[in-house]
Amino acid sequence: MIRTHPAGSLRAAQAGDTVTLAGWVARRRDHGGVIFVDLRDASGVVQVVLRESQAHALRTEFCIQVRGTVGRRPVGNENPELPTGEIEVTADALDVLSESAALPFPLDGHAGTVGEEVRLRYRYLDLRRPEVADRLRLRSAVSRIARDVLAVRDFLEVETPSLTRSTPEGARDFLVPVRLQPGHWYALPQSPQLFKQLLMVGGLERYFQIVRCFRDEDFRADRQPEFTQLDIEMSFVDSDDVIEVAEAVVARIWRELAGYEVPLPIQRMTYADAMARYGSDKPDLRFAAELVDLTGYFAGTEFRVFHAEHVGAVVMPGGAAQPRKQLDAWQDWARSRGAKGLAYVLIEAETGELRGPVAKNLSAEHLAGLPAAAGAGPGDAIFFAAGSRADALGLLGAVRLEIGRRCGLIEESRWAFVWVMDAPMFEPAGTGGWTSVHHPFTAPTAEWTDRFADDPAHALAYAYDIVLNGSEIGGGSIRIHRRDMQRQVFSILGLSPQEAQAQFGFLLEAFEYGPPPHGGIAFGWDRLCALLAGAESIREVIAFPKTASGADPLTGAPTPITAAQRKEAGVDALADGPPPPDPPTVQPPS
RNA sequence: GGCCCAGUAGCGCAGCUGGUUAGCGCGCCGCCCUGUCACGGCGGAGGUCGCGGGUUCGAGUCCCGUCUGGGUCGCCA
Repeated sequence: MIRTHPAGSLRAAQAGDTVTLAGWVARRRDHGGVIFVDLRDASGVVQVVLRESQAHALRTEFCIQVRGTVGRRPVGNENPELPTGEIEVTADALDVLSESAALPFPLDGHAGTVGEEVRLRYRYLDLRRPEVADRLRLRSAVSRIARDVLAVRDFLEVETPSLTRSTPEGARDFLVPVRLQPGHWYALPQSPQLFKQLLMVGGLERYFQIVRCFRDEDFRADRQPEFTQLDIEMSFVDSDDVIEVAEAVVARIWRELAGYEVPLPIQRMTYADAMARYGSDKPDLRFAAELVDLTGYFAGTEFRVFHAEHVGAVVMPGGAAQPRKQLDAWQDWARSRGAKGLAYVLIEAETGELRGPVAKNLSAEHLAGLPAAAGAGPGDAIFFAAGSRADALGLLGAVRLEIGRRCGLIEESRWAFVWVMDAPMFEPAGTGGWTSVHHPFTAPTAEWTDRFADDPAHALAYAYDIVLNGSEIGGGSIRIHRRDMQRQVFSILGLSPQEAQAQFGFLLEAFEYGPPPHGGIAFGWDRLCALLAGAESIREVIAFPKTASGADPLTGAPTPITAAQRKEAGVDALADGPPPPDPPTVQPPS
C-alpha cells in the first residue's frame, strides 16, 4: 500500500496513529536540526516533521512517501489556517518517489500572479495548485448534478457523432479528411442539433448529452474553438416544459454549489423588451439602469443628428462631473465600437443647467423637459444614440454596461437570472435576404404559425435564452416538426428546394414519418461553470484550453503534417466522379 | 480582418525628457540555524531587454515592420 490516508484528512482524533502518506513537497522550512515539509496531495496539506539527516535533499514538488506518527502539535504551534493545523506527522521513514526539477513558475499564490501562457505551457503543474484543481472539481460536480436531475426525469444520455456532415449553425466548420474516400471530408459538429431532432423522430422523447462542439471562429474570453454544451431535447412539450427542466438543472447546481436558491420560476422578459430597456438580448440585471426612448420626444427637433429612426438615451449618475478629457474618451470608446460618436448632455449639479455641445443644438423646450424625459437629475450625464433602431439600442446597451462598470452599479455578488423569450425568427442578412436569428429549425410562436412567411421582418420565434449576469448561458427553442413549415423557412432563408434537399434532405425525409412536436435547449457548459466559479475566462474551467491563435501551448498543436500523412489523408485529392456542386449554405447572420 | 494593451533573469515587475556597470522581490545554487508554517541569516550564479530594420555620437527607451500573448469590434449561440 503506497498510502494509508489522504494527507488533508488527518485530524487530532488520529493522534498516535501510524500513517503512510504520499504526495508532493508543497513547501519546505529548513531550521537546521528540524525540517518542516508541507505535504500536499489532492485532499489538502499536512505538516511533516523531519530530522536533518532525513530531508536534506528534498526540494519543492518532489513526489514523496512518508511513514510517520500523527501527533498533536506542541502548544502554541497550532496553525488555525489549516484544517490539519492541530496536528503534524513526525516522520520515521521518507522515500522519494520521484524528483522534481526547479519549477518554471511558483505554484503558491503568494508570489504574485503568473502569466497565463506559462501556466498553460506547464498546465500539469498549474493543476497542482489547489485553486486551479478546485475549478475542475466544481465543473465535475456541475455535470454530476445535471446528470442526476435529468436521470430522475427519465432522460436518456445518448452520444451523437463527432465525425459528421456540416450542420448549419452558420459558423465555419472544422474539417477532417477521409482516407477511405479521398476528397471527401467530415465536419466536426457545431452542435448535435440535427441528431437530437432525429432522436426525437426516433421516439426517444427525452435526450441529453454533455457534448463537445466545434466552431472555427475567433476567440474571446468566453469562446474556444472546442467547447462543451449540455444538450437537451424533449418531445411532446411546449416551451414551459423545457424551461421547467432547465430551471431544475440550474436551481440544483446553484443550490448545491453556490449555496444560492434560484428564485423559481426565473423571471421572463420578451426579446423586444430586453432590447428596448437594456439594448441587449442578454441584459445584465444586476443593476437597474434602463434605456430611455426619446424618439417621440425629439420628433420635430431641428437637430439633424436626432432625425433618425430611433433616438434613445441612458443616464450616467454623477456623470456631469467628468472632465472634458473623460468625455472625449467616451467618444473614442464609441468610435472604437463602430459608432459615429456619442452625444451627451450634462446637467450642472448646482444649477441644473444643461451643458455640452449637444445642448446648444436643442430648443429651449426640448432642453427644459429633457431631465424629466430621460429620468436624469442634477449632476448626471445623459448619453444619446441616434440611428437605426438596432444600432442605437446596441450602442446604448453597451454604454449602459460601461456605466454600470465605471460607476460601480453592478452588484458583483448577485445572481441575476432571466429568460429572454420570443426572439425574432429572422433578421436581415447583409445581402438583402433573411437569416435565422436562432437557427433554421426554430418554430414560430403560435400567433405567427400561419403568417410568418408573409412578414419575416416581424415574425417571432418560439425561442428562449437563459441569461445570467449579462451572459447567455443557454438557449433553445421549440422546433419545427412539420415538413411544409420547414421548407417554407428554408425558402425564406433563400434556399431553393433543391438546395434544401441537398443539405437537409435527411431531416426533411425524417419529417415524413410522423415527427413528434419537440423542442430543447443547450447550455454553454464552459460559460456556466466559469460564472459559477467566478472565473474571468472559460479557460479557467477547461483542463487544457487553447490560446487565441488556436494553439495549445502544452502539446504545440496544431502542427504541420508530413507529405506522407497528406497523401494518405487524401487532402489534395479530388472527389471521384463529377465534381460536387458547391454545397448550399444557410447565409450566416450579418 | 480592424482597433487597443503587453513582451526586460526561471516567475512577477521597475527602469524618468535616449546617456555609458539594466535594477527589485520571489525562485535557484552554497553555507548557517531544533518549532516554522510566505521561517530566518550570510554569500553567489543567472539577461540576445520578443525578433528584424531604421534614426542617433549613443536605443530597453524614439520610428517602421514582424512574431507571440491578452482584450475587443467584425464574426460567432
